[in-house]
Amino acid sequence: MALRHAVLAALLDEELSGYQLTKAFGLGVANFWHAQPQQLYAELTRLEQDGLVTGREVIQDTRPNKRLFRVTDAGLAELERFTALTAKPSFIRDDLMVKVQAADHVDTGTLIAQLAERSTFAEAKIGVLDGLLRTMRGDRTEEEFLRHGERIGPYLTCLRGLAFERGNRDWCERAATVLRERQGAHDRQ
Amino acid sequence: MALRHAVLAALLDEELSGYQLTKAFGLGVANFWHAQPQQLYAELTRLEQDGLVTGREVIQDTRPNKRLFRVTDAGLAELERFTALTAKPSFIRDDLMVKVQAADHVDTGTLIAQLAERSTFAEAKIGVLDGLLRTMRGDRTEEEFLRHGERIGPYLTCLRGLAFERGNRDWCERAATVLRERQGAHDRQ
DNA sequence: CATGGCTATTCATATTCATGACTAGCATGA
DNA sequence: TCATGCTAGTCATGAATATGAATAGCCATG
Repeated sequence: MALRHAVLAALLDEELSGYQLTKAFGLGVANFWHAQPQQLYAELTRLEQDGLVTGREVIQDTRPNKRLFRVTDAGLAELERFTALTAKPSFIRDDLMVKVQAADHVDTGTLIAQLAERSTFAEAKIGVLDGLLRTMRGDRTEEEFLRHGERIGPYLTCLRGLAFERGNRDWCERAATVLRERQGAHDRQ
Repeated sequence: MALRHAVLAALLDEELSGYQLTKAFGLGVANFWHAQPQQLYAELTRLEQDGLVTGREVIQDTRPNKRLFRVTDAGLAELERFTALTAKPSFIRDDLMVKVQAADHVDTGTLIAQLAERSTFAEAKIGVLDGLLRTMRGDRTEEEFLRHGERIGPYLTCLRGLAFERGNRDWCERAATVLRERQGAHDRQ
C-alpha cells in the first residue's frame, strides 16, 4: 500500500502517462521511490478503479496513443490520510552493504571493484540530481526558492536523494581505500 | 535471493540462534539489511537444507532450547560467488519521502510532526551506532583500527549506517524548518 | 498473585515486488 | 536497408517480504 501513494505523489504536479511514470520511477528521477513498469501500469489501473486518479486518452498519429492520468479529489484525500499515518522507519537495503559486511571473508579485489563501480554510479546520479535542483530553483538561490517557491516538495526529496548519493560515493571511496591499503600492507608481508 | 546472503554475512563472525538473529535484524543493529523474524527462521531452515549453514542444539533448563547456527565452507563459497555478481544500485524507499514529495498539497502540521519524529528516531540510532563503533574499535583510533583490525566489515557497514542516519536527521530538520517558516509566513498574510 | 514481557520458534496466508515474454509502429544511424 | 531503439503498453508467473496468530515456560513489577 505504499507504491499507491508514491504514484499519487508523483502525479500531483503534472499529468503523466504510464510510460512517463515508468521513466520517472526507473532509475533517474525517482528519489523517493523506485518501481518496475509493470507495477506502475498495474497500480494505475487499480488507482483508476478506486477513483483516486482519472485517465484521459490522447490520440497521437505518429506514435501509439497514450493515457494521461491526474489525481482526483478522492486521491488527494487518500494522500492526506496516508500522511497522517505514522511512517515506519526506513532502512538501507543494499547488496553491496552485505558484501562489505563479509569483507574479511571474501575476495578483496572483487569488492574494491564493486565499490568503485558504485561510486561512479553515485557520482553520475549526483550530477543528474544537481541539474534537477538547478532547474527547479531557476535563478533563485536555494534559500530564496525554499522560502517562496510554490512546489518545494519535489525539491526537498531531491535534496535528500542528493545527500544520499553523496553519502554513497564518500563511503564507497573510503571503504575502497581502506581495503586497498590493507591489501597492500598484507602483500608486502 | 538477497536475505540469504545477508544472513550468511551476519553469521560469519559469530554463532547465533534464530532469535539472536531476529534481534540483530530487527531495528537495532541491522545496518545493512532488515527482516522479520519469520523470514529469518524460514531462511535459516532453507540455508541448512542447502548445507550453507549448520545448526547445533543447545539445551537450556531455565529457558527454551535453541539452535546456534554457523556458516559452512559451502556457505562461504556461496557468499564469494554472490560478491562477484554485480550489485544493483540501492534506492531509498521511504514513506516519509513520499509524504514530503506531496508537501505542497497536504497538511503541513502533520508533516512537520512526522519529520520531527523521524529526526528523533534517527538521533537515537546515531547514538546506538556510535556506541557500536566505539566498542568495535576499543581504545584504538578509527584510522588505527581500520588499518590493522581484523574484522572491519561490520565496522564499515556501521559507518555507512551512521552516515545514513545523520543524513536522515539533518534532512528532517532542514525540511521541517523550511515548512515551519513557510507556514509562519503564510499565517501572517 | 495477576499481568505483562522476554526467550524461542513455527505455521499459514496475504501482499508486494520483480522477471520474462510479447505486440507494433515509427525513427535513427550504419 | 537492416538492425537497433524508442514509445506505449499488456499478460502471466515467480520470488520475496510482510502480517497474523499460536505455544509455553520463566521472570519481574506492581
